[in-house]
Amino acid sequence: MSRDFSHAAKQRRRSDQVTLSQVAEAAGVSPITASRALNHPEKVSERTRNSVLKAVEQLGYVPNLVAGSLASSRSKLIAVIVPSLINTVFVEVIKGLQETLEAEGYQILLGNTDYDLDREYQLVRTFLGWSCSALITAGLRHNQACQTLLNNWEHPIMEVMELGQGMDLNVGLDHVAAGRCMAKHLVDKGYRHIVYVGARMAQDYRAGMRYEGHQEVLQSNKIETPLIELDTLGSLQAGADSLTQVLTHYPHTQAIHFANDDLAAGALLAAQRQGLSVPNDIAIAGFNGLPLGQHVTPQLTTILSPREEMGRLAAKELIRRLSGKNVYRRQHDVGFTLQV
Amino acid sequence: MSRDFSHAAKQRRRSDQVTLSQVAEAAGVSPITASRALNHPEKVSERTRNSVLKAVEQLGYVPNLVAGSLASSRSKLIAVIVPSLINTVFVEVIKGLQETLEAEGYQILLGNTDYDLDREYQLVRTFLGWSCSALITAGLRHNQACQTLLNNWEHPIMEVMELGQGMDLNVGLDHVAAGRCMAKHLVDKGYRHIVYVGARMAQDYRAGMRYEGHQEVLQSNKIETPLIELDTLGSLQAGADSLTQVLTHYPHTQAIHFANDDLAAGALLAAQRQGLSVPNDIAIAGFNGLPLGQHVTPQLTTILSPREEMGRLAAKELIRRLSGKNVYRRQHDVGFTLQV
DNA sequence: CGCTGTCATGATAGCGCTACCATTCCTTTT
DNA sequence: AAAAGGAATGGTAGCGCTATCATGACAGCG
Repeated sequence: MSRDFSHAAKQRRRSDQVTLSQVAEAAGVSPITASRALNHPEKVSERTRNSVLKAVEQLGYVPNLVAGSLASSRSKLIAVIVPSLINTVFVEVIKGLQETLEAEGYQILLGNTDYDLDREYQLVRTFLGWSCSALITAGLRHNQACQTLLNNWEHPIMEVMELGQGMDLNVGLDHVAAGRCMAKHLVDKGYRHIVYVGARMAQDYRAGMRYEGHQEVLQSNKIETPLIELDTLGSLQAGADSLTQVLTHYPHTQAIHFANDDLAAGALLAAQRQGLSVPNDIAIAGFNGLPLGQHVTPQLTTILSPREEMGRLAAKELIRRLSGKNVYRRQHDVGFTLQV
Repeated sequence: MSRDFSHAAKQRRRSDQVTLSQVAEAAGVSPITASRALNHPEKVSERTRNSVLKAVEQLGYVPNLVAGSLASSRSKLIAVIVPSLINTVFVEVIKGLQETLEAEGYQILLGNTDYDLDREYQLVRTFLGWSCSALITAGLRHNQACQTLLNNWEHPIMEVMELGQGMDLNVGLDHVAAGRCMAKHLVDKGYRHIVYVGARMAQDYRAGMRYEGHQEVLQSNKIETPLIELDTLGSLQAGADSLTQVLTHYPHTQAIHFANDDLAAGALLAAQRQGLSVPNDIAIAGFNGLPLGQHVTPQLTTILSPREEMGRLAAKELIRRLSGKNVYRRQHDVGFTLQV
C-alpha cells in the first residue's frame, strides 16, 4: 500500500512570493502583529515595528493586496469611468482626480464606456467586483440595471461633469446654463444667423444640454436655431469640415456656436486658411477653454470650465467621505466663465 | 455557566453581498459547479449552465473578483504606468492600450510617476500586490530597486515609447534617430543657426535622446548646437515664451528644433502674433505629429510617431503572451515619419 | 462481463491576509 | 492590596472563491 501523500500533494503555493508569515517569523512576532506593524503602525511598539520593517526590507516582501482586501473587504482602489479618452476634457478631469487620489494612496481603476451606457453597466459590475472604495463616473445618466446596482451599493459614488440630482455626491457645472450664456453673448453681439454645430449629441448628451440652452435663448429672441450634427466626435478635422458644411447649408451664417473647442478651433484655423476673417466674416464660439483656443489669433470665444479643478474637488470630497468625515455639500457647482 | 456563542458571534459577513454559494444553492448545484458555469462554461452541461445563469440574474450576483484572484492567483488587471498625463502623448498610448485590453476583458490600473523613478518603484510595488497579469510602463529606465523587483516577477512586462534592450517586451521608436532625422532635414534645408528647445530633459530623457541625435548631426556638419532648456513641461504657453528667449539669446536663429509639438505650435502661433513669417523669418520644427500641428498654417514640420498604434500593438503582443502563444518579436520598432 | 476512458459534478483544502476576541503584563485607581 | 483599566501581542476563524483530486455515471470494447 502506498503512503498517503495526498495532503502534501495539495500544498499549492503557486508562487514563491514572500508572505507576511515569513516576515513575521523573521521578525520573531506573530503574523497578526506583523500585519499591524504595516497597517496600523501606531498600535505596536516601536521596537516591534522596526524589526518588522527590517524583515520586510530583507526579504523583499511585497504585500498581497488582493488577500488583504478580501480579508478586510476594503481596498484602496477607486473606479473611474469616463465616456471617452479622445476628448481631452475627461483626461483633464482624470488628471485632477489622479493627482489627489494618488497622494492619498488610492489607485485608479480606469474604464472607458465609449458613450455606451450598457458598457458602463458592465464596467460598474466588474469594478464592484474589485470591492472598490468608491466609484467616480462622468455624468448623471445611467441605464436601469446600473442604477439599481449602484443604489444597493454601500460605498460612495461621485458623479462628475454635470450638475443635478445625483445618486450620492456630485461635482459639475450646469450645461444648459452654459449654452444659454454663450447664446446670449452671441445675440447681444448682434448676430441673428447663428448655427449650432454638435457632434453625436445623443451620446454626448451634455453637448445636447448646451444646445437646449442655446435654443431657449434664440427662440425667446425669435431667432431660428439651425443645427448641424456631425457623426464623428469633436476633432480639429471635424471642425474644419463642418465649416464648409455650414457655409453650404446656411450661407448667411454670421456666427457658429460649436459644441466644443476642438471643433471651434478646427473651424477657426480652416476659416483662416480659406481667407475668411474671424470674427468679421464669421464669428466662432466654442466650449471648454482648451489652451489651444487661447493661442490662436484671434482668441477663441469660449466658455471656460475648470476641469482639473473639478477632478481635484471631486477627489477631495470623496476622500473626506471615505475618511468618515462629513462632506461639506453633496452637490458642488464648479461654474464656468465666458471668455471673449 | 453561560453557553458558548463564540462561534456564532464570529460570523462576520460584513456585507450582504450575494455569494456564489447562494447562486449555487438557488441553481441546485454545488458552488464549484456554479464557478465553472461562469468561468469555464464549456465544462458544464447546457442545462446546468442555464440554471446557474438564471440564478445569477435573479439574485443580482456580482462576482467577487478579489476572492477569485486570491484563489487563482490570477487577475484580469493590467498595470499601466506613465510619467505624465499632461503630455497628450501618453494619453494617446493609453487610449490604444485601453481600447485593445478592454476588448479582451482586461482592466487598467493606472499610475502616474510624474517623471519620478522612485515614485515608479512605489507604484510597481503596489501594482504587483494586486497580482496584475502584466505591467506596462513607459520607458526603459528604472531605478535599481524597481529593476530587481521586476526581474523576479513572473508576469510579462511591456516597456513602451522608446526602443532598446528591455526587461521583456518592448514596443517603441528610436528617439536618437528621430532627433538625427529632424536635424538632418533642417541642415539639408540650408539652416546653419539652429537652436534646440527642450523641457526638463533630465526627467523627459527621451527628449534628451532626441537632442543627442540632433547634436550628432549638427556637430558632424560643424554647426554650433545651442540649447535652451525650460523648467516647465511642454505647453503652448511655454513654447510661446521660449520664442522670445531664443530670439533674445540667439538673434541670428534661422530654425528652432523643439522637443515636442506643444512647444513648437505655441511658438509658431506666437511668431504669427508677432508678425514673424514662418518659415521665412524663422523655421519651426516639432516632434510628435499632434493634430494641432497639421491644422495651423503653415503646417508644422514635425516627426510623426504612431502613438495610439503603439498602444494597440503593445496591448496585442501582451495579450498574445498572456494567452500562452508565442510573441512574434520581443522588440517592435514602430518607426516614425518626417512630416514637412 | 469486467475493463478503461470520458464527461459532469462534487468534496476538500487552501489562496494570504485581517477581524475579532483572548491573553498577558503592566500601571493606575480607590 | 485588590480591582480596574490600558497597551501590546497572539490564537482562531474566516473573507469568497478556485485548484486539485475524487467520484459516479455511462459508453465503448474485446
